[in-house]
Amino acid sequence: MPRTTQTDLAVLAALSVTPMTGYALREAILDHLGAFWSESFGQIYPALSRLREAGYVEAFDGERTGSSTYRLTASGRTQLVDLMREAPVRTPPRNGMLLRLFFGDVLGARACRELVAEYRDLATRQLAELAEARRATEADDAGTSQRPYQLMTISAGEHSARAALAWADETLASLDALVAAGR
Amino acid sequence: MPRTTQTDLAVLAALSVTPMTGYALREAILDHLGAFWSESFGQIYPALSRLREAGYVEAFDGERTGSSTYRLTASGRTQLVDLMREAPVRTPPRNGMLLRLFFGDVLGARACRELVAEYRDLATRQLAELAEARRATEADDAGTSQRPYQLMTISAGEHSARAALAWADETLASLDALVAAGR
DNA sequence: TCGCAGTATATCTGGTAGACATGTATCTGA
DNA sequence: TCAGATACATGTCTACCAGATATACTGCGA
Repeated sequence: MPRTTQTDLAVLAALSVTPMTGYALREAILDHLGAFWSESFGQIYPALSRLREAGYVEAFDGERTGSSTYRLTASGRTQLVDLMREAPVRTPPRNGMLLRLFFGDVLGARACRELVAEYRDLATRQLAELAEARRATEADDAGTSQRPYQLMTISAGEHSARAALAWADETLASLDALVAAGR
Repeated sequence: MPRTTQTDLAVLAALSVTPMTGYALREAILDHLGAFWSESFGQIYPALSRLREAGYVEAFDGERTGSSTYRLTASGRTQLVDLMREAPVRTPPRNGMLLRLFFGDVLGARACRELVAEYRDLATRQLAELAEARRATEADDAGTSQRPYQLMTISAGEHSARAALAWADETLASLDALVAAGR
């Protein structure tokens, strides 16, 4: 699918903020980009080796035995900009909840209700996490040039989660009506 | 990631509506589930073979030479219900546009503006497609037991696309302000 | 000091997308 | 009528990627 691996872009971008170990990289991506991006160890470590061979990052010994910290090189920064300029790869949609709901008469209205209720809970949790992220970002004094962009991505999550919530409420009402009408 | 392949579920569900060839299956998934699901030929054909060996579908000669039409069996319908009852697999998020926007100061406000503008266009197109799908579904006389569920999934797409649109407009304004402020 | 939680690295399996290769049937316009 | 375009149809191959699993070290509290 991708012309070039998306993992490389995410890894280089994260390392452009500060040098990190592979483990810390994954934590950072989960914490800061978790709402719209994810990376697994199975991708991160091979990517780091690849990027090191290409000269885009360099490794130096970490604080613990057997741990290396990776730092972006000058050519790595150039490569990062190049990758950023490429058109974003659109990952095909796969929403298991909507797939099941579409064939809802196979499952029954009651089970569908449960599915949508879980989806609603998820949106609520996301909204809480985003509120926390917004607070943290607005309180942070450092990195003022990055802040406006980070707030835009947080806002994207908020719009999306609020839409999910509104849809779930509307849909739960419809499903209740279906259940009341004897399924 | 998945306990059991998601493709099997989608294929069985689609065949529960009407028998189809692999090619038609892909068309149907694209047309009716395209807003929240996708399948490639590379998944569909192996899945059909697998499901046939397991006795969940049966093949009979299609209208053209070398084409087979697949039909759900009784045990296939049981398996479909079982798969439907499993908890939906949550695919990890990967939004390349937001990844780039988060590191927007690497790319510059102008390039970010373009990225968001494209995203806005996409949402507009989706909204138009969903309006068409809603019209078609509401006009269709057949399948009254499926219709309410189908309308719920269409509504999910509409909520999501409208949220994307609102966010894009808000964000384009912010980016314009950044550009005006000398990036 | 024992065990547990957290840090850290690495590999393996299998699901999946998309490109590609191949061929057939049907339609359209010259 | 026939050539080429278009739609139908099947299948394979490569590479991306997630998640599970294995391994080991470290620091802390009981």
